[in-house]
Amino acid sequence: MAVTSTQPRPRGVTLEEVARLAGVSRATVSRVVNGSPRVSGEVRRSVETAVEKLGYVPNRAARSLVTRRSGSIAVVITEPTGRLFSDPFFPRLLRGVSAAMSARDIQLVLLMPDTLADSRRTADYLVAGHVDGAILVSLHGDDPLPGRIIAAQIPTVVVGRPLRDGGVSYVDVDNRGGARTAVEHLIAGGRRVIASIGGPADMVAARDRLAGYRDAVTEAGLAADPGLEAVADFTQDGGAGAMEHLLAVRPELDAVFAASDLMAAGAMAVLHAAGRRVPEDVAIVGYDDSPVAATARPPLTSVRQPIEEMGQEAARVLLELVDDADRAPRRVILTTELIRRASSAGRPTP
Amino acid sequence: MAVTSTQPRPRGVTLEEVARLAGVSRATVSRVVNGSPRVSGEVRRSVETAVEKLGYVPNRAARSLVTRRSGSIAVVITEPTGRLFSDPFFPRLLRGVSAAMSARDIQLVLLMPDTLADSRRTADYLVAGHVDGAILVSLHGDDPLPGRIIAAQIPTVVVGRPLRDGGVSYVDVDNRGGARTAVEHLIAGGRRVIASIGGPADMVAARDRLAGYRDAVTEAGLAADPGLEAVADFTQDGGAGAMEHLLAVRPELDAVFAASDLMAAGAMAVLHAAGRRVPEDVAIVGYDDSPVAATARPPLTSVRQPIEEMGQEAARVLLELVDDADRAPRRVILTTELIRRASSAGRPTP
DNA sequence: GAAGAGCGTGAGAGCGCTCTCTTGACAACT
DNA sequence: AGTTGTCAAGAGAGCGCTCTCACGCTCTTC
Repeated sequence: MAVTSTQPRPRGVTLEEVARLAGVSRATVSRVVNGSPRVSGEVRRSVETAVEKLGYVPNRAARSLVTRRSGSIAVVITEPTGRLFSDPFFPRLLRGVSAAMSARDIQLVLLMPDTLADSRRTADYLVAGHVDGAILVSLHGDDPLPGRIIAAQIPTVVVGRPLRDGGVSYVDVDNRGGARTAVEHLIAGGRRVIASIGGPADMVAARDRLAGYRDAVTEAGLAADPGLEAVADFTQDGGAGAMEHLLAVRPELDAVFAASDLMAAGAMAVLHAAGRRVPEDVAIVGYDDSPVAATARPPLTSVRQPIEEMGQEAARVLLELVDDADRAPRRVILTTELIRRASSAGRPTP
Repeated sequence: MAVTSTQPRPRGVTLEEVARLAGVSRATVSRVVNGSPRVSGEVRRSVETAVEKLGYVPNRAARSLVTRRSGSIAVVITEPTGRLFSDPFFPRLLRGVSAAMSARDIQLVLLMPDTLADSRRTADYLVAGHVDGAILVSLHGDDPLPGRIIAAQIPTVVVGRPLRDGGVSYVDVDNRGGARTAVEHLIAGGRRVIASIGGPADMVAARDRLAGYRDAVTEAGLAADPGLEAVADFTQDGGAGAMEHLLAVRPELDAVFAASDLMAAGAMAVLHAAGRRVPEDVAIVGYDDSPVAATARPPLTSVRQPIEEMGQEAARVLLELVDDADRAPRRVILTTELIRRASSAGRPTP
């Protein structure tokens, strides 16, 4: 809480000094700096010259104090471990957010609550209004944070569809459609017994991907079979375990749709060990198009998500909300792309 | 530049109100909030009660205005693309930084300059003193940013050893030692013709790893051979190209030290295509211990870096600098760990 | 017992900015 | 000529906080 202050800080150039040099009042300099139209061209130029000459930069704290705006938004990443360290989702997302905000000269405050105490602090920080808005990256559906922040009237955008749509704006990718396309691709390749390795049921993305899998299976007139639906935790080991289980209960399977590349990689290792060839005997498709997909042997067909775009879109929507708090919640769904590689090559029809 | 303000912002509880409720002056409340020892126990308690009751949270802008401290530090990531998206380096690093700072209630402002204009803006932002300090993640040695910021007296810590040690504090991993250990491990496994696939020469980490490779080779009394030293760009394709080249010029090689896992993966694919078995014919070691290493077939021996720790250390050093600007630059080198997997299994001595 | 030291508390200035209100100049009406 | 409107520019208050200084009290010390 305490801000330890020991060293004196250099003081910058103030409006006052610029005003003196330009021979105008503080208010006029402020108008010029903030782009008000109510300044004559002549005065504007002389102020601009003075600003340039003195290297004036507005003091954000002073400005914030009166405008009640911080000029910053928070990105809150509440991922215990998992995906945070497995694929470059977060850097890409942050890059997207950053790109969308730099044009508006708004800063990105990154919050990565780790412990429970952190989590409380994060919520307090946001609710205290230290930022103008927040982007919550909430991959688990049951996150209580959004509720608290929305209740505190802080403009908020969630990345990833929330479990319950509590009137909050969100940006998500079309997980269901992406999964469906992937499975349709397997079907088009002549596969008929297609298993799914899904993610944890508390994650909305996992549910949506499973739903997409079912869509495609049902629509193709194949038998929906719970025995073909395994669940794991998005990790490689989890994928391997799920694959072993699937081979035991449905040895006749000829394709696997895995809801993450890592799980696909684990599954491929098990298939390999079991003497099943990929893609000849079993085709496989992953999800995320992470570096692992390109590196795998054979290279893994995977569903690519427009991650940077998601970040940009989230930032855009948030800035709209910040500018106009009464705006209705927005829902943005971005489409995915299937990246075809060798792991899902179709087999010659027998 | 302009901060568009349209909506009125809610105003929070102020010191004044707390003071009134507690029956003391503003100054006393300030002292309590900031943990000054010069307050009697009785008054302190009554102020704390009032703070609690009103849910008072200090206004950071007002505080900053007078203390000339922002209560935030910047993390600047200037990576055009490459590593940003290939392994989870940045999320881990950020997590480390975040963990070290949350205890001090200091915010992390993330800057990811993309375009050249961004880059200028970033420098301006830092130089303007909007943050109390900066952590620069500078993987390329020739980054001009540190110089400008140091010159502006902004406390700075660089992650990754800078090309020229201009008296700046930095935190790095022992790349040279890590590489050396990896190559020693290959030698201990009976390998005698060991190639290196290095990274771009403008990256200090790449140079250091190459130096470590040479250390081990020389010390073992093996012939130093420039023909065994290929250079690539840390990517998979680059690694593949380098491997093809190496096989062409030194077909007798029996081991490869790659300065990244991605390059190792590319190299492994080429070895496989060329009919060389890993590890029987050619042993291989990567670097980074990224997800790709565990996923590879065979799993890749790799050098693991303490990335979170690096972030924490960088934050710690920076906070020291912020608290005491006269402190001498610090250099922190963290050690690496060799993670042994199947790709480098030793061969039975003939 | 007077002088000084020590300590808890309050008064008040002021950090740098924005923004409302006012002024004054000039043009355009009646 | 008098009124009104328009618009550039200035004056001044005040955002919420910290911090210096002054004050008054109690406790030592010779």
